[in-house]
Amino acid sequence: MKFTIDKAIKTAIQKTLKDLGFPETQVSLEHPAVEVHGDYSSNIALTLFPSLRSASRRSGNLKFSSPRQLAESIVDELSSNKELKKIVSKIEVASPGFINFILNEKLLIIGLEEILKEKNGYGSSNSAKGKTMVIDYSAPNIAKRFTIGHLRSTIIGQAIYNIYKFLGWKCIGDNHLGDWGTQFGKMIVAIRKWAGKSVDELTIDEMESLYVRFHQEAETNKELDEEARVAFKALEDGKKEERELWKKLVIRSMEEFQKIYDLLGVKIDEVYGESYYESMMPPIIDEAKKKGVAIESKGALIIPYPKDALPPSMLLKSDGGTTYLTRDLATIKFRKEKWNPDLMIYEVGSEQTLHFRQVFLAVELLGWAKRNQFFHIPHGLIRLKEGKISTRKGNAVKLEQVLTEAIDRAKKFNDDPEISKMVGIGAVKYNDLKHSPSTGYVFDWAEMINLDGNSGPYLQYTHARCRSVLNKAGVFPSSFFPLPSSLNFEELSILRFIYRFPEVVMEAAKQYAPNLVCTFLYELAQRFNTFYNKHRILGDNAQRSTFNAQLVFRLLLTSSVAQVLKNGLALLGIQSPNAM
RNA sequence: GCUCCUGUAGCUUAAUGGAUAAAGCAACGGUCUUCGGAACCGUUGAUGGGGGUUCGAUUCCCUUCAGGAGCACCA
Repeated sequence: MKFTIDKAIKTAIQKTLKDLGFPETQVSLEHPAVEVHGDYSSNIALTLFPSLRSASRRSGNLKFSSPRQLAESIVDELSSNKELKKIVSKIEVASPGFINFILNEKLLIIGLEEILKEKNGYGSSNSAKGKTMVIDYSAPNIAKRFTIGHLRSTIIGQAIYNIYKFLGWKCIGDNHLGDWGTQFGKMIVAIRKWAGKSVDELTIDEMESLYVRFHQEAETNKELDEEARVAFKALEDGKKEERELWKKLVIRSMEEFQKIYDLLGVKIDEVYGESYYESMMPPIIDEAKKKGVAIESKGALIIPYPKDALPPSMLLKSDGGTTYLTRDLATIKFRKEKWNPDLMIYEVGSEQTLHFRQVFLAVELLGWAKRNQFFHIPHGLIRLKEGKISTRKGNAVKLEQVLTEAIDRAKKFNDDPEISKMVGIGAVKYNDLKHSPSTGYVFDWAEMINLDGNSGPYLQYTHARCRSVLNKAGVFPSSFFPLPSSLNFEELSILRFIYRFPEVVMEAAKQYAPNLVCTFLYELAQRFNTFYNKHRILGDNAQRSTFNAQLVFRLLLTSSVAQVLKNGLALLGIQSPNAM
């Protein structure tokens, strides 16, 4: 087991509590929000006090009159702990009863050594070795444009994938293409009626216009919906003409999606579309019937959920066609058989929350797996200032346009097309990832391609700045010692922060929240830039040829910052150019 | 009608029940003979309303108002 500071402090506290005669308790440690409260803080005295008070009321023997007093006696006991002395330089009690720990500066420097030793692996772990997860993300719909809505799923999904992989999981990314369903009946009808040319020549925009037109005309012409149902049934039944039309739609669409994936630098392991599960559905329907999970209702086959926990969902339509649910169940069965994952994650919009709750419950009713082996990351919608984005209304923002615009903007700073691409794409990705996935946000052109402030390019810039200074130094020291006799506030503020990176990565995985990584990196970069602005790293010309303690330390610090920024950005799927 | 989600500064967002609610944008003022100004420092400014639980609430509970999403033949 690897030594960690928080574990050592926790152990010391637990030992002390035991010595003081307390029963075994969970001790929580946190990093206080404000520096003056130390590097670690425990609220143990505050949480322990109420039960202590009520116990003493019964016995009439009040040992401590306040949480603060309790904290003080814990600290008295702690200060004689030899192990703790090595780690902590100061322990303080703060009102109303927090115990604050200030770490030994020497220990903080060990943190840098670790970063420089582990390099690109710093922050990674193999604690999840042997575990497998499947993540379902991106999932654009065939014959529809790839919108900023799919961008969220793609980018967040990829970040989650990267983070889990970094923590030792075996990860399988699956792009669950929307390439099946009644909508293709609609497309087939629309193409036959209005396309006026071969499917091979249609652009996605044109496909989408046909889809929009279908919905407009169907409002007055009710027969269209019926025609579409028939066409999809024909497709499901394997009629040759419909099949060929559909196949071409898929191929054309994928060609266009590939351009976006190339721009984003995203490559998803597997692309089993919904259509892939077509033949696997009948046995599942049988199984659901046999197990009494599904029942017939109004000509359709539905799954009622026990005790009205959730509204019923439909397995088969009254015309015998399958639904989204049928396909999702087939997909789960397939994934279980193929990879037997410990965890299946869905990075899909929050409007499908109910659907996934139904799916996960259905899986449990069928006895395939436990609900807690599944997780839906429900990302919030990206809204427009004018309101909701809807393909049918045709007001969707073109993703390709967003990406090229962002790259163009980056070009103003740099002639190198490769670098402008890294920066522009980095800006768009970071802008999305910095928001917590669960809440939506308002799409704003200026914000999306912003290169200042809390942005991807700011982090890339800070990384490039570090690299530039290191280059200028020419040589790189191989050892830390002798250390400078004292460290200034800005140096310490980096040291007291940078070692938390691995914790942040773990927390981001646990909470499915890449934005935690963003926030951490941004704060690290800010701390570095503040330091950079106030102090010189490379001394003046005369000294540059000779190493001294301060120069050595600052070079190692700069190098560590660059490394952590790079590792963090890599998790977010953002590249870190050495110059920009 | 029922269910779920969201209301934080002028705007867009952060904050495992913790201490003085944190940033970016915008605005205004400052830093620049110095290692990369895509930078740094400063000023103004916020938890929709009302109750409750708690040593302590943006966070949990109740209520109310406002917005969004979902609720069987779409996915």
